[in-house]
Amino acid sequence: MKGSVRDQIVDAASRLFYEQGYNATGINQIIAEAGVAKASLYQHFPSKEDLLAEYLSNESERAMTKLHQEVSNHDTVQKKIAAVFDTLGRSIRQPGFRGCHFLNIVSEIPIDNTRIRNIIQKQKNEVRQLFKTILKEVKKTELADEFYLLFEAALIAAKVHRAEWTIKTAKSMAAKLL
Amino acid sequence: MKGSVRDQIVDAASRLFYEQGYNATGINQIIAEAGVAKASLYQHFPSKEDLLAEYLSNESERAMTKLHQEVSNHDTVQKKIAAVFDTLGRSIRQPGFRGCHFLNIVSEIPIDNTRIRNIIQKQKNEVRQLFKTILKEVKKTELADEFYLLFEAALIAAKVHRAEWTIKTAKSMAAKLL
Amino acid sequence: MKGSVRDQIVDAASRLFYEQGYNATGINQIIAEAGVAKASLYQHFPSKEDLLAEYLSNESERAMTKLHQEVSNHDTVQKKIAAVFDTLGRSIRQPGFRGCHFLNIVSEIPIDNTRIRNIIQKQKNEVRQLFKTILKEVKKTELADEFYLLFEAALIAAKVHRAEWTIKTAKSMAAKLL
Amino acid sequence: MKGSVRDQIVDAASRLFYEQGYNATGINQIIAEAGVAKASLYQHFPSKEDLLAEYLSNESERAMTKLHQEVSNHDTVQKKIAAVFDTLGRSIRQPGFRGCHFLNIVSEIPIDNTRIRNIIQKQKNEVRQLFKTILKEVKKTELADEFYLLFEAALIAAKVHRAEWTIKTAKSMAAKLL
DNA sequence: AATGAATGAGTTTTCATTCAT
DNA sequence: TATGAATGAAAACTCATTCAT
Repeated sequence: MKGSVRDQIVDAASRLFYEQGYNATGINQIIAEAGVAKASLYQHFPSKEDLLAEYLSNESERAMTKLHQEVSNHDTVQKKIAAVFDTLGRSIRQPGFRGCHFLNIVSEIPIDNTRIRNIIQKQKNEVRQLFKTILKEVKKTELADEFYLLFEAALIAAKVHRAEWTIKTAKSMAAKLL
Repeated sequence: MKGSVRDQIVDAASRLFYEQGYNATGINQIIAEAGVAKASLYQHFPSKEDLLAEYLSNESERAMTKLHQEVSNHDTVQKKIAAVFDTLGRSIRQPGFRGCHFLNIVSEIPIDNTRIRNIIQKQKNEVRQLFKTILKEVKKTELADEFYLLFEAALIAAKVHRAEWTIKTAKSMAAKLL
Repeated sequence: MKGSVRDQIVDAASRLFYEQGYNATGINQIIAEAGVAKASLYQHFPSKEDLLAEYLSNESERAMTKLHQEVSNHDTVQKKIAAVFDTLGRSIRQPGFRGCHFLNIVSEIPIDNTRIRNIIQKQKNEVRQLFKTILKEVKKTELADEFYLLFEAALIAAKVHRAEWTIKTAKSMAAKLL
Repeated sequence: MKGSVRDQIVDAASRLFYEQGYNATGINQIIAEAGVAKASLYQHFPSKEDLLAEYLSNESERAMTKLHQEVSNHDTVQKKIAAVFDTLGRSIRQPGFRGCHFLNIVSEIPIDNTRIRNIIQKQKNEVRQLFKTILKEVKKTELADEFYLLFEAALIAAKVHRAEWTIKTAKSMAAKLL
């Protein structure tokens, strides 16, 4: 029923990193919830940071897959853009919402941690690219970064205020600008 | 020359909380850099969190004072709005820029820490109110939250990408929407 | 009855370092036998190595005091030299003898640990100096390093063979050479 | 080109034990440098201590072979004795010199580890025997242990002081005593 | 003969906080 | 008001060894 030891570790760590934050989550808690030995964790991940990198990479892929999928369900640019913000809205409404996986971490790592920052930037750039791809159809790729900023704004403000209006406002701004 | 013990503590803690993050900054480092005894810190601040609250409150007042001041230097709504983003731009260009003091902390505290979250929300609501006040002149207060979102977007994206274009884009979006 | 916390720590650590070796002695064992909290140890000694340095310095002073004292009990050079080796002999006969405090450690530290090596070399140079001082009376200071070598030989060989003949032989060699 | 798995393990372990010490060398480092799997190591050596025993035995044979060879190159007792110390001198001058393989280990093992201590004592007794054999020619076997002590002294003092004078002094003492 | 995965017990060090003076 | 000393709990990580394949 349970996955491999490695999967157990990644699952527990990912859940805890998101729920409690990276620094607030100790190795002991991860192995306790994963039900594995401490040395087993270190067999698979040389350091806690490697586990963080794995979590972020997985989450990034999951998020982009979801976004591309949702976008592909629509045929007009307007609807595609709306779909992005609607996806955000659904995330936020989930009971366990704790903000953006990536923005959360960015404030927990030291400035000079380029390894983790690179993973986060890569993810964010993929979102920018998604908007660019959508907007190419109507030759408005110059709006991509504007929409990307609305995307970030909606996410971070939703976290700060624990409120949903941020998504709605960002979505309507995007519609206006298009 | 040096301020009171309390001031020394607040100064050291504030600097370190911003430079390294809240969790990454230990009590020992604070008292070492402040040059005071450990028990002296606890005399003034019952817990590390109280020190955090003090830091955030101070920073909030400082930031709002600055913003109001910059805004008051201009006479048209367009210029006032632009002044807000220009202030942001100057902050970001400073060598020690590490992102928004408040957004940084929001990802470091547990979700149920309402005390700290309240301070942060209060600060952010004051920014929303500032935009509302500015926009009242031209009877467009409904744009306040839109501009506030651009404000947040510019800040968080500047941190993520360590780039300045985020401010410029947000500023031009605000101009468009006005 | 018991000394201060610091003394308890130093006493326990010194005993264990000598009985079991430095690497084989864990912080946990030290605090358990000292009956203090772990953080109390680190209050007084920033690292395990600092505790080692303290142990070696104390032991060095103790050893040199003892040697000077024993030597001063005699009036001829022959008797003074003999007294050095007799002191060694008494040490070796003690039930808890585990070899020379300093030679034991020299094989446990990495080559590039100059801090600890310096303490050890200083101690050994004081022994060389002691012989030189004794020999000055009879204008044979050139024998100092020869006697020092016999001193080391007696100590290390006593450890290797768990035998006392090494002292007797070294002592008689010194007598011959004088 | 590379030897058998067993040889790879012994080579890596021997090098690391000498360079870093026994306790400071972990199983993981050994298998990493040997390029073998962990279980392969335990296939050949039931425990880390068995690997240590192998290392010491090999080293002992190598050392005695070398000494006998060097001694046999000379025809007088004086020259044979000198050859022993000259061999020592050449060892010490080698860039990777870290002291005597056997004296290094003797301070790293617990007192009650008779197995390892026996290997070391056996090696040292062979040196004593070598001196005895050399001295038999001139019927001065009673000097064997004296020369052996000089041998040990030269080695341990060379390690402590990272200096060569110890060998020269020991050699000249031997000459005097002969 | 060889291996990658798994482990329990251990390592040194740091945390925020309290207490006696 | 100010402090140095003391602490329990937790941090990240490593140890030598074993097991299933």
